[in-house]
This record gives sequence, structure tokens and C-alpha cells, in this order.
Amino acid sequence: MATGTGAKLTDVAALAGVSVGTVSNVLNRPEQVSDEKKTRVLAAIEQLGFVRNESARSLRSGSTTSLGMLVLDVRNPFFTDVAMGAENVAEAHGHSLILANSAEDTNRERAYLDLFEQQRVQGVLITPVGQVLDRLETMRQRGIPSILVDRLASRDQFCSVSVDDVAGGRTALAHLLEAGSVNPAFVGGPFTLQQVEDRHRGAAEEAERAGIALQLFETPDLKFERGRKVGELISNLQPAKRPDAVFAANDQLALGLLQSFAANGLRVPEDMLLVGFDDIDFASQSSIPLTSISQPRQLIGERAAQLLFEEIANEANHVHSQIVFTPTLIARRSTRRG
Amino acid sequence: MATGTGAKLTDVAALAGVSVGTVSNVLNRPEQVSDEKKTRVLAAIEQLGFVRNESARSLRSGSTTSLGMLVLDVRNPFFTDVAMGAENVAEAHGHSLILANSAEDTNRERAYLDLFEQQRVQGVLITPVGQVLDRLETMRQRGIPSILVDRLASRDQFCSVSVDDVAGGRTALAHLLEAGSVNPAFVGGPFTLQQVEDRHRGAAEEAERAGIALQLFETPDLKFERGRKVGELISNLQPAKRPDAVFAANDQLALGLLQSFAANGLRVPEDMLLVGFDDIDFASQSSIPLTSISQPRQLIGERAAQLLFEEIANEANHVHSQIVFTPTLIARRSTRRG
DNA sequence: TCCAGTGATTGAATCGATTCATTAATGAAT
DNA sequence: ATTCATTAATGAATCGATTCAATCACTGGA
Repeated sequence: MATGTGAKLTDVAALAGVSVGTVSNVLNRPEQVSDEKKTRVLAAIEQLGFVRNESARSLRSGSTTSLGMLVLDVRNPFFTDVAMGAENVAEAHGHSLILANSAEDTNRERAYLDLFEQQRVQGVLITPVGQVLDRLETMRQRGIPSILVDRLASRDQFCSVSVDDVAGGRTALAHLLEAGSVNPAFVGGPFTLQQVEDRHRGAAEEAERAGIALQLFETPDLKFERGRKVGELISNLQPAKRPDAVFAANDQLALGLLQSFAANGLRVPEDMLLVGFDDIDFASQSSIPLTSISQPRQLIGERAAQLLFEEIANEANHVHSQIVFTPTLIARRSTRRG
Repeated sequence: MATGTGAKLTDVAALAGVSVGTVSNVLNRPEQVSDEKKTRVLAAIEQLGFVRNESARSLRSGSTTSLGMLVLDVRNPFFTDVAMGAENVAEAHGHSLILANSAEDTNRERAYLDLFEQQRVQGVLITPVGQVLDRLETMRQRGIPSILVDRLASRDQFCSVSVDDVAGGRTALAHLLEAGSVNPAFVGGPFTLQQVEDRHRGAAEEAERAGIALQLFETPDLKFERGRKVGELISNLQPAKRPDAVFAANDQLALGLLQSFAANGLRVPEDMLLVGFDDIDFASQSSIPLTSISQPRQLIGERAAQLLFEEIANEANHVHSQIVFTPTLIARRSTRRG
């Protein structure tokens, strides 16, 4: 049964007793083929187990039917959710999404962009790591447009889909104040990350507006372990100086804080209010469910893919746009007293 | 500057003043080309911004340089970790990994297998959803081998890489008994999932060996929410009948149990010991760190990819093998008294 | 000087599906 | 009966990189 190398289109044509053109038409313009030949061709395809060679197809037709997506970290649920949104839209357009992982490594980022170019994908969704805007612009000139995801395009030559982190910061702090905090703190860093900078700025604005000081605990990263360390530090402050509420720059950090508060006998929310950012699954699954700022992850992916298809369809006079979502607060036990 | 359609190999050859064969050699067998021409060609490539057309390359050479990977759920960290392992190995072999998500949907599974065949990937790593073994066998006869991941191959025509869940179950229960449990329980289901069945069987074996009864709380799924509900149930049992230790079939379930135990004033580990399975990141990040059974996720991906490359290299007389890893216990606070 | 041997270079043929100008067939209209 | 329009089918040319048999250039030995 093993045919060695598979059947090709000419084999199908021979078996069905039609020309290659007709077989191709059955595959690509079935409405132009008479029912009789169509069934004969389909039967032949079935019988031979013919699978069309995508390389040959795209070489001749000059275009593929796939999009490339390059994310910072596939292990981060944020990106996989975004990817799922994009994938759904791609599927609806009859395209497939090739998902690749730069793992925050500029070499891998470059390698995958090379791959995408070589494969002649129709377009690229990317959360950049390094300085790739020039590269992306070159690619667009060569006919492969790209959309920035989770980044606000700093130049107007790109579309982007991102989240308003400043607004998120404002919302978080307003919520803490409303819940009764008079001495709130922000925990997060480094400030070279735009996201951190923005979230803090929003919080600071809101605090100022209320005439309240915002303490700052700057961290070198946003990991769980870091949260534990800062939590230790905060727990050991004199009660008078200790903040009564913390806004953490992301949920990982917040969960670390939560763990060490619990270990040090600081009760959340009685002694300490806590808000995170991202609303990852585990925010709600912690033993004390965590209030968090939620981003419409799936929607981000969907919109990004839609924008990309628009640009693909109308490369010539496409107008770039920046979509910015406003994140929303999900209130849970960690800020609900009594 | 916009060249419209990019430069091709003949353009490079013309500019460099060499034949197309030489340009191709520079790309594929650089050691056979004199330094002088090599530099001229490379300069021309640079100047024209030439990017080789992968479709043309693989059409002529008859083989691609990519692997397909089809996972049950990209949002599950288990699979993304496995994927990263596989990706690393693929990269080391100069291949790229196309990651696709069947989302436990047999239609999507079929569609992506179609895509992989059309793209003539070199091989496939797959965690099957539906009944696809026949399909996979056909694909292998056509020259596309596949490896089962996180599944023990029921037929000997496939390689597989999986984990010994029975051993995991034994280890978990032995640990609970050692920690002082005299009335342990298993929480999990449905038993149609091989994983659940095996984990329970291991635990039951170990309990029997120790002459101790193992209570069973069967669940219709393995989600966090379900864990909360069962936790509620267990918390409300009379202390005499209530188990003093729980082995949950996975971490999600265990975290749900943990949350509701806390809400009901049942202290872990003082009043209740708790072990999960999978060792997801959040097991250690819970406010009471969770003891769990850990699977070598990355390693699973690496080995699977290695097996695949072996089969690709030696399709004719490859001997299929089943790799089964024994999971290990990571002891944390949830089973450490005093 | 000639020849054999080695290594670099060449370019026509090739991979397999698609395209499109052309032909064939059928029917409607004059 | 003839012309025109419409639809279906054909198959040679084509996409762009790779392959490989043939050619060329050069060296060292006879």
C-alpha cells in the first residue's frame, strides 16, 4: 500500500480521465466544473489519497494562506489567550496561524522573522523584543505587513492593539481608596518596562487627585519570588509606617505578596488590601481570591488579526490605526472587607 | 526602494556576475565556493535584500525543514512546557516547530493534520483527541512519521513519550501515609480519563499494601471550581468520617480544595494534608504551598522530538519505543506538619 | 609537453500545482 | 442555416530554487 512518494495532480487527472486544469479547478473553483467530472475527480483523489503540495501551490500562485505570530513567551497565559483569539479570526478567514516563541531572545526573534519571510506568510502579529521596527518596515515594503500586539506603536507606520495601562493604574488605585485605604503603596518594576511605568503613573495620578501620598516599592522584576521578598519587607515595617493597601504591577507579584503576608500573620483584606494586574486564572483561585485588573486578552488577538487582514486586503492605501482597550477591574475578596 | 516583488536568485546571480548554481551553492554548500565569489554573492544578496523562497526550495528539494506539533490545549502550561522542550531540540537540528492547537476539537485536529500534510512537514508530535491512529499510520506510510506525546501508544506502530501515572499515584499516597494520615481520600474523575484511572489505581494499591482504606470522591471533571465544591462537601462531614488527607488528581482540583478548606476553617496541613498532581507553577505560589507530583515536562518534549528525528533519519528500519517517565514528588507546606 | 586528477563553476532540466489563452460544445437569436 | 454568447475543458507555460552532468581551470607528475 505504501506508495512511496504520494500521488500528484497529474496522477489524479490520469485516473479521472480529465486534464490537470480540471483537477485544479475542482480544487479551487469547483463551481466551474460539471457535476459529472467533479465526482470523478473527487473519487480519484480519494482513491489515490492525493494531498495537494502546498509548496507547489504557493510557489505558482505567489501567495500563502498563513499568518505568523511571534510572542514573547508562550508559557505566559496572556499570550496564549491572545493567540487563541487571533487563531479564531485566522481560521474564519481560511488562514492558519503559525505560532512561534521568541522567548524574549532577540536572536530567536530574528530567526523566526527570517522564517516567516522565507515562508512568505501573508502577515505577522508580533510583540517585539528588540529593535525590530526597521526590519518590520522593510518587510512591509516587501509585502508582508505586521501588527504590533500589546505594544502601542511609537511610529504611525504600524497598526497596534494594546491596553491603556495608565487607565488601569487609575482604576486600581481608585478602588483601593474607595475600599478605605489611606496609605496605599505601589509595588513593581523595573520602570524601563513601559507597562510598569504606565501602571504606576495612573496610580500616582489618582492618588494625587485624592490628595494622598503613594508609597513606592520598586522591584527589579515582576516574578512571584520577588513578591515574596517585598512582602517580607513590608510585613516587618512598623505598623505606623506600613501601607494599608498594595497595588502590585502584576498578579505574579501580588500572589507572592499574598503568600508572605499570610506567612507573617498579616490578614488580607482585614489588615491589608491587595490589587493585582492581568487577572490570570490563578488570581481567582488563590486561597484569598485576588482583586485584579483584567485585560480583554482574547479580544486583543481577534482585533489584531482583523486589522492584519484589513491591511492585507488593501495594502496600498491602508490607514494605520491604534486600538487601545481600557482594562476593567474585577473585585474579589482581597479588597472586600467585612 | 519598494521593489514590489522581491529579488530572486537569478537577480542575485546577475548582479554578482555568477551563475544561479553558484548562488545556490553559497546558500547550501558554502564550502564548495571560492572565497572571492562567495563574498561577491553575499554582497549581492545584501544589496538586493534577497530572501530565499521556501516554497520553491522545498518543492524542488522535496523536503521541508519543519515539524508539526498538535497539542490539546495551548493554554495549559503543561503543553507549552512540553512544546518548549521540543522546540529546543528542533532548533538544535536546524528545524522549526509549527505549534497548533486542537483545543480538544476533533475537527480542528483533522484540519491541522491536513495542513501539516499539505505543508509536507517532516514529522508530527501529537497528543491525539479523536480516533486518529489510522490517519497517523496512513501519514507515516506517506513519509510523515509521528510520535505520541503524553499518551502511551496502545499499538506498537508508534513511539510515545508519557508519564507513569500509576507510580505517581503510589508515590503520592505513600507520602501521605508517611506524613501521618490514617484516613486518606482520593478526589478526581472522570475515570474514563486514563490519567485519572491510573493515578487512582496507584494510590489504591499503595493504600492496600499498608492495610488502610482509601476513600473516593469521584468528580465529573478536574477543574478548580469542582475542587471548591468537593472541598465544601468534605469540610462539612463529621470530623470522625472526614478524611485527614486528600490526594487530588490534579493541581487545579487541589487548589480548589485548598481554597474551600481555608474558607471553612479547615487548616492545611494541621487538620488536613493535601497533595496535587502536575506541579504547575501555582502549586508553589499558593498561600499554602502545595505538595505535588511533578512531571518532567520539558524533558518529555525533548525526548519526543529526539525520537521523531531518529525515525525521520531512519524511516526504513526504525524500531518504535515507548518512553515512560516516573514522576517525582515535590514536598511542600501542605503536607508538612509542625 | 601532455595527461590525469582535483576542485570550482555552469546552466538546462526539474519539482508539482496554477494560470490563462485557446478550443470545443451547446444553446439562443436572427 | 448562420452567427453570437456562454460555459466547460484543455494543456503548455510558469513560479523560483535546486540538482547534477558537463565543462573549465589549474596543478603536479610523467
